[in-house]
Amino acid sequence: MQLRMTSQREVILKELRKSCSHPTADELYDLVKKTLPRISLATVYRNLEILSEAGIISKIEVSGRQKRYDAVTEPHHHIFCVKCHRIDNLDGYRSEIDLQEIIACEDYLVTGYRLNITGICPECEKLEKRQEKVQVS
Amino acid sequence: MQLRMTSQREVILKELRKSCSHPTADELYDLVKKTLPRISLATVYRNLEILSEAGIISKIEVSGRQKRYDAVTEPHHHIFCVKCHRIDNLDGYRSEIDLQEIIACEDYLVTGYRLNITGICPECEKLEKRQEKVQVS
DNA sequence: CTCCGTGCAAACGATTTGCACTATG
DNA sequence: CATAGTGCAAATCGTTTGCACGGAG
Repeated sequence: MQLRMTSQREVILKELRKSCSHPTADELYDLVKKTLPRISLATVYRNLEILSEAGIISKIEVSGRQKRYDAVTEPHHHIFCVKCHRIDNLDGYRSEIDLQEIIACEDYLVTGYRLNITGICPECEKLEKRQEKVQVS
Repeated sequence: MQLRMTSQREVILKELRKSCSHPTADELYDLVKKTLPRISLATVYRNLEILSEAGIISKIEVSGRQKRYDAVTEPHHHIFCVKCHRIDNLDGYRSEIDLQEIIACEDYLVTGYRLNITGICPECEKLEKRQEKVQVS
């Protein structure tokens, strides 16, 4: 299944790239509607899913809340507000993270931190390999 | 408004402490039902909210669609599976995080990482101070 | 005896999906 | 012209809430 570049997809991608606020699907929907008034929210959701699946954009998953999207796929760090749920970038990135240093240079009142490494757990890895075999045979 | 210790709250807390898998509200609901078959899911949600508000447990801010909860409130790190959304702890914690070191010692196939610092943004901080003043006067 | 907590059902908000139609490659 | 993508509405999923009743302190 190959990707087609539709006007909807193009505008969604353009708006996401213009924005630096990690918008949610419906914020993006409002932006895109200015150019394409007849677009549906479902289309926005479908495209964001497809584009992040393809590695063109990235999804920021914060539990139980609205998903946010990011045009930047390179690894970088975020700081987010537990009250209003806005997400900001932390400038620069290093593989050796000095927490004190990062925390000190932000305007936020820091309440905690989590290092979230994402990956595929051993169980899912096994499962994936099994599925690949099925597709081949 | 002070907290009362009901049997429901007690069992929810006990089950969460027994579990090391960062359960979701409905996983916890299934566990608690074994002891209290008449409990409702809403009660589980209400208690998890109240307990994390009180700092007795913590809500995990990154994962899939469902919220996950953790009996451990001390800051520590997580690694989570982008496929099945399970969350595991990273042993120990250091303020100086050496990513390479952490990544190397896990069974996961690592796909990326985010440092999520939580806090209150300057706007919300201002807002909060204003509200405190109102309550006093 | 006060008022916090409960169970139930209904409401809600975010996201997904089935369908018939459209338009890209 | 095949088939990926669209708009719409309905469905779904996780979570929250209103209400009348129950029980902890």
